[in-house]
Amino acid sequence: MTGFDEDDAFEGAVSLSHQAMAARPTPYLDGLNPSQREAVEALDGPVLMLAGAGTGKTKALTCRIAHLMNTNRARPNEILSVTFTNKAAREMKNRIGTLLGGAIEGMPWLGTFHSVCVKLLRRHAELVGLKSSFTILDTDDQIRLLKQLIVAANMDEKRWPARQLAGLIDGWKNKALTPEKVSGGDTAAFDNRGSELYAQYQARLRALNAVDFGDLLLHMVTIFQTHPDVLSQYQRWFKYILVDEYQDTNVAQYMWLRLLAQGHRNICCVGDDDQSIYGWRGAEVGNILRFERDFPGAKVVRLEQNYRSTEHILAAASGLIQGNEGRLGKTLWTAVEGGEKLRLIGHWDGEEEARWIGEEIEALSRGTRGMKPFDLNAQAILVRASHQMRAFEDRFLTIGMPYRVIGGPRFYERLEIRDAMAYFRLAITPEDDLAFERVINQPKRGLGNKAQQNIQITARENGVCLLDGARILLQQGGISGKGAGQLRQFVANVDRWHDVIMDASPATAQSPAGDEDDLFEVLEDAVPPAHDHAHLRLAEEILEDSGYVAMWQNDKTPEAPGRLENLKELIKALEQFENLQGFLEHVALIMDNESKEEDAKVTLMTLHGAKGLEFPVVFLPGWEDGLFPSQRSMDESGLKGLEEERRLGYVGITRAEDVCYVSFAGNRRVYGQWQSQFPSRFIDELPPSHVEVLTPPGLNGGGYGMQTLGSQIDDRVAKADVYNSPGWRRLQSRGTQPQTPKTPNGIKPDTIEFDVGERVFHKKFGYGHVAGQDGDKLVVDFEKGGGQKKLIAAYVVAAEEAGDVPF
DNA sequence: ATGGGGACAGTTTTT
DNA sequence: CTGTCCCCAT
Repeated sequence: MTGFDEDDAFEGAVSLSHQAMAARPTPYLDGLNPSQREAVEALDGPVLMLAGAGTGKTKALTCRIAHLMNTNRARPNEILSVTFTNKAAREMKNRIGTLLGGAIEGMPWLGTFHSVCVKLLRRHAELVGLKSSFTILDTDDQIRLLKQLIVAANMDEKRWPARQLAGLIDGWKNKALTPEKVSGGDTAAFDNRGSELYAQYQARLRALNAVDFGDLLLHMVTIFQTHPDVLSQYQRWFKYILVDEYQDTNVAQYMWLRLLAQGHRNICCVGDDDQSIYGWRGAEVGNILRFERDFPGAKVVRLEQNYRSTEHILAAASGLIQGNEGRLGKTLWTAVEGGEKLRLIGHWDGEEEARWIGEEIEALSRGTRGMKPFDLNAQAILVRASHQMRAFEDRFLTIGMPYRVIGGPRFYERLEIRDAMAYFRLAITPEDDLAFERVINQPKRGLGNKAQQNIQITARENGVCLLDGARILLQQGGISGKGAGQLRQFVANVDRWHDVIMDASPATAQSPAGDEDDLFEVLEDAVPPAHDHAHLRLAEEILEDSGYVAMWQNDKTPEAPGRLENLKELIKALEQFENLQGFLEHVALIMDNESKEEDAKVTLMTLHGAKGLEFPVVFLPGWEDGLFPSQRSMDESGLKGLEEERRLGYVGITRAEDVCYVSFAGNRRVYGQWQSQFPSRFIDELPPSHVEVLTPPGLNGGGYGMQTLGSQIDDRVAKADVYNSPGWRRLQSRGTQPQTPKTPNGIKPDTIEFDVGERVFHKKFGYGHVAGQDGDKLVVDFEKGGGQKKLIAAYVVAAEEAGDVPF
């Protein structure tokens, strides 16, 4: 049924083993520092490699794998090595190849958790009621499915949005909870119907022969737990297990690993508790903190020598992260002395911050800052939230500074690409109802809600898929004139495409193909597939015949040309695959869009996106309480959230090789509303001796808003005691530039409390009346332009005192 | 069936 | 201030 014969596969692997067997010299060990070497040479038994940022983690990991093979402990296909991202997996493959002189072709079990699980699940799908040809749904499909269930359950989809349910279900799956196992407070979730809907969703997925991302792991854990024979087979097969970014594993991944490692305990987990920043999507720092308890007798190796950043940058990062409790503890050091201190600067508002950074980037690239020039590719701006990017994009567009945004919507997530792929899915599997729904009226075929509902009903009554439902409905004449012709055409098209695919590859159309056949490729010595590009022509035909291309050609909106361009890209991407199904499988798991490094551009990305990367120059803007650390994180997860934010700051700073700038603004527009901001509490935690306070050019005496702000805030906070202490105090005391008077502009530090309705004055917004209070902010109705704004009270003066405030 | 407008919400993101 | 989603009028 599955088309896989495991025994053959594994025997084949045994017979293929020779070339990796001969022991070789170990030149790769020479390039390692003592702790790296220790981590590489401790091959047997549990090992925890605590690898700080920039300490050569990948080097150690890949050397370890090379060493395992070189010492004949395992063949390439007996090593299970998991990463989180495809990028990381790719990099490891490349580096192992380099280490061993390209001698090893396949490491079939080196991949992401998800891709390894797909491979496994395809072989054992029937154990969880699936066929081996199951499809992998993405978030969009997931939401659509859930919405249907919510509506079917007679729930108000406004009050109970599918997104929220999706989040809940993902959360459960991350914790390896099947619907029956959901318990405790979770039972009350989603109007007490969460687990019920979860069960329905799982049933629906099974009926569709589909899984979502979470299922890939959950199903494998279930299989391992309920089929000891299957588990022990893999426990024996995978002689060594390596895990990258262990701090990011969730409960399901953790269980999966433990189950597999239980036998021989040859597991090496690499990670850095200080870089755990994915708690919000289920990662459990606890996994790494608990490692020694889980695997008694584990060897713990710390990689602490950093090869990336200057002393000052490392010290600043270390100072910050020391504010966290419950760390495993690690201190980064570098053999290289000197370097630039971390630079700290405040600005009046977000726009000014963007302007200043733009100018600084230019200056650095021209080498006019007393350092070697840093070209634009060497510089990055790392933000907490993607909306912060906007100010920079606006600014860079006006000054014509080339920039690149990393982490926007990825290629395969774009509407037109997803539509096109739904067409492909339908051509391959006409029973794919979700694909059918997606494209049935795309382009418009006069088949609106009513018609689609009729198709649904007919399909359900006859127990067939939507395409067949449509067929029946047409026979019955259940569709009116205009739509009928179009629908007939649509059905005929899908049939024709499907026939082409079946004719081309009757075998692969039933069993999965492509990426996950790595194992067989290894075994069969990787016969390169014949590329006759028939699927390219088919793909083009599908997009043309369906009228999809025409739809965008006729579209006059500005984004239409780009979308057509993307469709062309899509066809081009197909070239690297043998057939459409191989491509879809790849896309379902890969979803990344490696754009080639063309011209020099400044990089703009989120802190999360920057993990694992490094740049000579890094700008960290928006260090303001509420933005960073994010208010939401703190509200939702309290101290845990704050600590994760702090780790995020640590990740940010440690991205920098030579120069790191931290900045904040006193005022920022949030959702169209101006708000005053406190400097981030993290600023206060930066060790002063490694920080240089900059005076922004063009602002007298070191920052208009800042100095004013400083003295005011300090006072206010002591009273309000909302936040422990903003960084300004230290910033000010360590500042080297001339200081402005403590109470400039005649504003008295103690004018903080106002009555509702009182007339007040603000330097930027003018006169207004106090409307109330929101948390620690004052809500003021301003008289001229702008209406209500939330402000820190210290910025506001009673109107009668404002008489002599100079502007 | 479709598109315009009003209501509403609004981190971080991989697979 | 955006962008998204849904409802309602055409």
